[in-house]
Amino acid sequence: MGRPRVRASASDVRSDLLAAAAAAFSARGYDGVSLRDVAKRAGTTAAMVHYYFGDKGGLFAALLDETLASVLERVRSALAARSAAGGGMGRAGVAAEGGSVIELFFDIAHETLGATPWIPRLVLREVLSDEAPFRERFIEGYARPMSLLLRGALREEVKAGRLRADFDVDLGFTSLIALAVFPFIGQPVIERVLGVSFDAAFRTRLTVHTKRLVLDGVRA
Amino acid sequence: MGRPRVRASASDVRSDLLAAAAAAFSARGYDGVSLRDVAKRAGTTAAMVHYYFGDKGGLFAALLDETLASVLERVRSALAARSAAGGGMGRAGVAAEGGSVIELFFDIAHETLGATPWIPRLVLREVLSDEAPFRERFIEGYARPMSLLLRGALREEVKAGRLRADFDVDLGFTSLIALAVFPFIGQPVIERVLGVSFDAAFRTRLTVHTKRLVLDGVRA
DNA sequence: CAGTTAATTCAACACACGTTTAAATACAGC
DNA sequence: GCTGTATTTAAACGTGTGTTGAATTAACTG
Repeated sequence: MGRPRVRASASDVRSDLLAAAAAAFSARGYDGVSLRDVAKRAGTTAAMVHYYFGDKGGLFAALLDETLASVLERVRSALAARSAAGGGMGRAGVAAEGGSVIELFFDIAHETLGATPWIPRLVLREVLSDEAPFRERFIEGYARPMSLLLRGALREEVKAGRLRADFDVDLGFTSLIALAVFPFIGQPVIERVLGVSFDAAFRTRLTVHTKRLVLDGVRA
Repeated sequence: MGRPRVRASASDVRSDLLAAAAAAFSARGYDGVSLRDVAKRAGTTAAMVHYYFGDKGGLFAALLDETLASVLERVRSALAARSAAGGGMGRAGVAAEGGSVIELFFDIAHETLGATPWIPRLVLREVLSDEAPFRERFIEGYARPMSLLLRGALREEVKAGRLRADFDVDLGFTSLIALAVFPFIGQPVIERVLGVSFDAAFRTRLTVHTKRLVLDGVRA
């Protein structure tokens, strides 16, 4: 009983709890997860959740903050780097300097989602419910900044003549998010229905298909 | 106590429970809803859920079955009607006889989703969790038949030369579902971030934008 | 080495939930 | 009008949950 000897591994309890929470929440949802369960998988007890995060909601909020902040920062810096390089695709539409904003977006999105495919599942489950206590946090801290970033970049592409002049930027932003995120949300069903598995090869195929669809459409 | 006098309205308890369950489950998720709550909104008691549906899972399964079966049937009959009419868009790509398969799909999807926007939210919450007891039912009874229907129709469009020969039908199916469904899943966030409301006018704008995006892409 | 703080354990509490049960009552058939 | 069945009520049960508190010990400070 009491405080045990220092941990053998170089992991601290707080991080272990966050990692276990990510796995549990994304798999079974906020309500479906018990703190005793999270704690057991993190090799500790439920009381430690309250010690480090105050309560169950605090644990979830901390998890949301840490993951989303890193994703946002990544998009922001990629866009800034591209803009600084004066990039954009050439007149012929061939990718240069990292490709168009749209290609860059799908590259980053699919790479991130391939590494942490539980993020959108978690968000959709817990942020889109009515009376969701995390919705405000998600919108102001993540969705709005992300939309401003991307819509701004898209508008510039239209102005520069690289996208159709009548392209609806706001709805286009929605469509891009949909195309990037939805396959990972529906992954368990898609794998079964299409008879595929979300390995690296499939994700590459998905990226290629999606870019082409958005850029050129499906017409013969 | 005991059985009360006959109901004033012409509504039966079973339907009232299903309606209340649809509202509650889509708003707060399976775990977030208590049977006492559903029952109260249906003007009855939790015990009636067990009387009519066996248990909580039975109520949810009944709800899923009734709604998804009707959606599937609708798509099936629309596709059959179009095929019987020998339809498809003309050589110039202008919609005729109800438009191309893709246009038809978005028309039906957006119309259905406009009327019952809670369906995808419910499905994504409860079918995509791990260990979800409803996943099998959803995949075999709905997702697979729907995918066979749509992928078959898309393949015919490719063969008929109305879609690009190198169009990836399987991933294209995924993309179509994503574009149709995602805006309604994300509705509460999208409304806030874009400053719009999902009224009829917006849904029309969404349909037009989405069709155009898929058919022609975004390139200038 | 003494004293203080940080970290952790275990046990318990209070509450809400799904579910069950027994009783009560309306309705249909005769 | 009596009887049997379908429907509904209220109350109770058991379980699992988030949370709290007291006790315990490791690590740090001087």
